[in-house]
Amino acid sequence: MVSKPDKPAPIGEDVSLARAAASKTQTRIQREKTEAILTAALDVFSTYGFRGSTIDQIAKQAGLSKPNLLYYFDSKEAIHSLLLERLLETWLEPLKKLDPAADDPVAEIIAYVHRKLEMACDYPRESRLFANEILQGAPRIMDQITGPLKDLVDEKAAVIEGWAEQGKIAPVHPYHLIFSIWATTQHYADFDTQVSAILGERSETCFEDACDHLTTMFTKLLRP
Amino acid sequence: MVSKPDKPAPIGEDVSLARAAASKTQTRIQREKTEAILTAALDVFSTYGFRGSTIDQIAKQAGLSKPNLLYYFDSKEAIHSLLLERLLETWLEPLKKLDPAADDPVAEIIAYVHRKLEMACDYPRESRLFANEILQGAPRIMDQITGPLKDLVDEKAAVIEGWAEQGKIAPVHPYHLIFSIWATTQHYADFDTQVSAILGERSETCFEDACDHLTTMFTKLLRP
DNA sequence: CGGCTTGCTGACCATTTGGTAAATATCAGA
DNA sequence: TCTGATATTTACCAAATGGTCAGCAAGCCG
Repeated sequence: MVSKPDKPAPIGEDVSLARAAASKTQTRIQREKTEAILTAALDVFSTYGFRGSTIDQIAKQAGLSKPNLLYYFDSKEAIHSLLLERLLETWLEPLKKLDPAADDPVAEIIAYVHRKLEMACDYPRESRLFANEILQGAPRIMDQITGPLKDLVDEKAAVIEGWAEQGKIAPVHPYHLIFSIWATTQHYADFDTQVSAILGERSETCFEDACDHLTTMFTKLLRP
Repeated sequence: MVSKPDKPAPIGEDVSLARAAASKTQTRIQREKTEAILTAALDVFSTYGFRGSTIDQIAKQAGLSKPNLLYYFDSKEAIHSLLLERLLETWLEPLKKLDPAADDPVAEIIAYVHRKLEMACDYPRESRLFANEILQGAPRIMDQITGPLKDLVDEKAAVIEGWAEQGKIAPVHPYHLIFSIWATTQHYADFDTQVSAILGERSETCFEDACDHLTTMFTKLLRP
């Protein structure tokens, strides 16, 4: 019943959750259910994308009825938005940790690669959710891309360029280095289906092999 | 009117096109329209994935009415299937060309990288169509993955391993090398939205820069 | 216990979606 | 120009989908 009365000034921007964050004091049930919904939604959205996913699907997976789910979130889009919002925080973290003052820049970048690969393998659904959104032209997070993400990349690219100029790492195109790191690591999450199918039994050592391979590759690329 | 009478033995496998390839002799209009539909469908499917795309959307983009579109194809799935079928042929070609008898294996692999990158940049929609399908768990092309694709990769991985053993290239994990090549090249098609947003004006030299970067990276990785 | 808030359900609704049928328009060749 | 095949449209349908609403059930707290 709070849905409509709660939006007296629908300027259009605040299309977020209903009860979930509306009140500061969440009940136990609210916490449990919203979390269950978000988990289920992550599963579904990351597989089928926004348009290909249905509320029924999410509700079913969360063990709720559709109206019950819509009691916690105002709309399908609200769930998706919250998911993306949360995602971007954790998404930027590995790159944020890249220390401009590191003693050994090569090791520092390799450490970043490892963080990224670990994230891709530990949170493949998050990676796929992001991939799906970008594939569709990033309609719902374009401002996050051109804003915080771009700023962070610009900053770190400058750091990398600085290292290259000082001769601490081999000369590289910093942006394309970052793209290569993203591409190679996220590949193991986004294209897991393909990777597993091709590796067959070799899949068991996939993570270790990938880690070795990427370490070698980027070390050779960056060593001055 | 050929839709139902044409399927007296619906064993379930031959869910393909209606008129398009039913008769060997296609009329001019059939050729034009089916092509228009496939082009439109590629646009739509590559952006929204199978489930997120609608027939109306495709029909509209192709400049046809929905029933008219369904006169040429039996179903949404038929269009998608045909697109994937066509895709896989061209998709495997660059790797097929990798010559086991090449004089300079490093140059041969770099040439493969170039072919792949060029394909990603020339046919981004095809790359995204494929990405979407894999993201969704490859429900419609799993047998193509575990069949022809895996076979080809196995074959070429053996070639690469042979080169490594002969000391013609540095020791690498052949499968992960291939994954890295796929990931880095296709990234420019699949994540174009992100790449463009981050590069900003630098996007103009993106292809050349990417080409340089990947050439350097894989050369350093592979040189014995 | 009693009452108020919170949580949940079944029935419902408008729109969209994949697909069909019959009637009509267009075309290409004799 | 006539005719049969090809092409296209209008009208339709059943199912799915996003979302609402009134009312009922639980939880909680004095």
